[in-house]
Amino acid sequence: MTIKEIAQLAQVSSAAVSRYLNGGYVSEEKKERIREAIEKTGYHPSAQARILRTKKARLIGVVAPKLSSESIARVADGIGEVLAEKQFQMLLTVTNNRSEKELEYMRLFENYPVDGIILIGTVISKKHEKFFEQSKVPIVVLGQYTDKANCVYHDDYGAAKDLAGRIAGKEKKKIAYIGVTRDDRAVGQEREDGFRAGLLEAGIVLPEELYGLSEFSVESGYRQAKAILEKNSDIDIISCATDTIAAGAMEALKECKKERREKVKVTGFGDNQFLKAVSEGITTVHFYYKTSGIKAAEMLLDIIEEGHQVPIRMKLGYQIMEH
Amino acid sequence: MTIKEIAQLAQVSSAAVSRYLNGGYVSEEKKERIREAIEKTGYHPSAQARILRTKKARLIGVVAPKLSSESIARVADGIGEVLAEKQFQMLLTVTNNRSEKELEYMRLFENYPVDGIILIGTVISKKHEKFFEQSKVPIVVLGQYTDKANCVYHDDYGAAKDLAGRIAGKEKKKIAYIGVTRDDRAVGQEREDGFRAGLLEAGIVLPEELYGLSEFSVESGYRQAKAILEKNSDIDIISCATDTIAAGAMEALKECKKERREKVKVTGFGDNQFLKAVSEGITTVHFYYKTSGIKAAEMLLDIIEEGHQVPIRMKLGYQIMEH
DNA sequence: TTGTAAGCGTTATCAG
DNA sequence: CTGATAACGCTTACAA
Repeated sequence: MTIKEIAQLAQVSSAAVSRYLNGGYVSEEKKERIREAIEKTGYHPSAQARILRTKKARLIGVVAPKLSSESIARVADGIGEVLAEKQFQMLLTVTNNRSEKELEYMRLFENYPVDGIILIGTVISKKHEKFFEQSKVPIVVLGQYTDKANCVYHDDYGAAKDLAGRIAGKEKKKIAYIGVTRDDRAVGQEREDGFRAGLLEAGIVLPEELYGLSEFSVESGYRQAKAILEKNSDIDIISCATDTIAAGAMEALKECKKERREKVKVTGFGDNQFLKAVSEGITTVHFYYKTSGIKAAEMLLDIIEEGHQVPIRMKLGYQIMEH
Repeated sequence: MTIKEIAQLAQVSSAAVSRYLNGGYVSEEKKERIREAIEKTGYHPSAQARILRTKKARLIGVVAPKLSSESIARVADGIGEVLAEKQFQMLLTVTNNRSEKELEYMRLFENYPVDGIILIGTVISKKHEKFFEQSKVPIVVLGQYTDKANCVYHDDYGAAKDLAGRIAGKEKKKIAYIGVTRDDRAVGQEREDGFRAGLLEAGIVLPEELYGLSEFSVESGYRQAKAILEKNSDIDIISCATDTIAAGAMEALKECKKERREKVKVTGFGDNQFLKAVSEGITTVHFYYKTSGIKAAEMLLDIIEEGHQVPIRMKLGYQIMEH
């Protein structure tokens, strides 16, 4: 079913049908005939032909490291919400945490072409930045700061510093920290640096043997925590760069003797709903993930539709969820 | 940059370039010139024009109720994996659990058009079934059984029955069940019916006052569990239709006196990694979510690429994770 | 208001 | 093997 056939059925030109569809000049009389013809045939215009002609796809490419992470899923939910509302479609690819894939997919999107790209960022390399600068389609980076592209990110440093200050607060506790690769600037670098800075203000220097480097998984968090717990018998707090790692730490703790288990506290980042609900709950940082998805999508659509050219770097706050 | 410009640069016809791109007859000599021209210009063919011409978009539409649920995210991860491997793109829409939206989005996809649709199912209405039957593009339903479309689903009934049998086993326990709307056949109906059947075999009839109806949220699970706990002082087990609800139940339990809290066990469905990791862990059912996403995507691509016409209803097994 | 016709960037046919 | 050329279904000057 094509626009021509509708035109024939309604005894008008295809241009008239096109105008009808897109709100141009059509007389009432013809409008009615066209409406009928479309109704009868169940005609739908071909998105592809329109895109080819107009160069507007109403399509946003989203690149995510994975979906099976509560924080990322919340972000993606937020993006989807805005896109649906504005009648944009979301083209989604998942990299399984392989940062090279990000570039590959962004290039794919650029040439598809989509109207804009949202990158849920992990490791922003020089190549990424070069891409941001030369890309033909607007890009918003989510979750990482970069000065080469518009971005929406969280106050990882501030939150970590705040958190460290609070838990170190009263008496000087013995605190361990399990982080992730510093290649991930937000989660690896900012959180660790902020955390160390917060401790320092309380007069504590994080010693090497109380630092662990973990992957983004419960399993890895478990192993790191286990190693630290085995070598240090008098820890008060294990702070983790993500709630996933924190879950692993709590798993490790389960294997300790009761009195010890009850003494050691675990903290995380992300305010995972399951951690909150069960067991004792942990002190964690609430970031506005869904909001970040919403803001990023809105920002991108703004650029696309209104042609805004002002570079924006949007930092979102946090909330410490103490327990 | 278009195919014509490349043709000019390489001193060949656009047809030759097209053949080069799609593996047709081109002499070595021309191949080389074309390769150079493409290299130099960084040319990428327009996906849209090709789609318009070939009617093959290499595009799969996925309709999901939400992403911020571990099980659904795992499913989506599985789908994405297969699609990426086979060079298909995923167009994703999220309905926020509004089942009418599912139809709207599937229609949108049908007319886009995409090459196939995967519906991560919740409530399958008559309208859904009608759509399955008349759809122009192949559809695979995931997570729900239907005889009107190809589907991949989990053995919800069997798992629930098995689970109920095991926990009721030895001495007759006092067991409560918190389910969800029976409109959701898999999660609401099958799990509840299976569970009751399992209890029955152990000689237990689930009494009305030990049944709760919850939404798909921690909060709602909490409220239902709370209500049941308040009215029944001697419960041994609270079984929940999802791990999310189970998390709510555990939250409610936290507010009970210690001796009671330690007596009551909670069970769920989904094998959520956070529930597994923290606190005491709960007995739950592991479903092969990621596998189901993989199988559904493979099934769909098989239909699209090989034109398989045999209707398939694929039921995936489960594993009880006892604790 | 309306219709005609010229593209958009490909691929497929068909005659060389 | 190669190159014209005609679609694919739509939008948009432009002329009427």
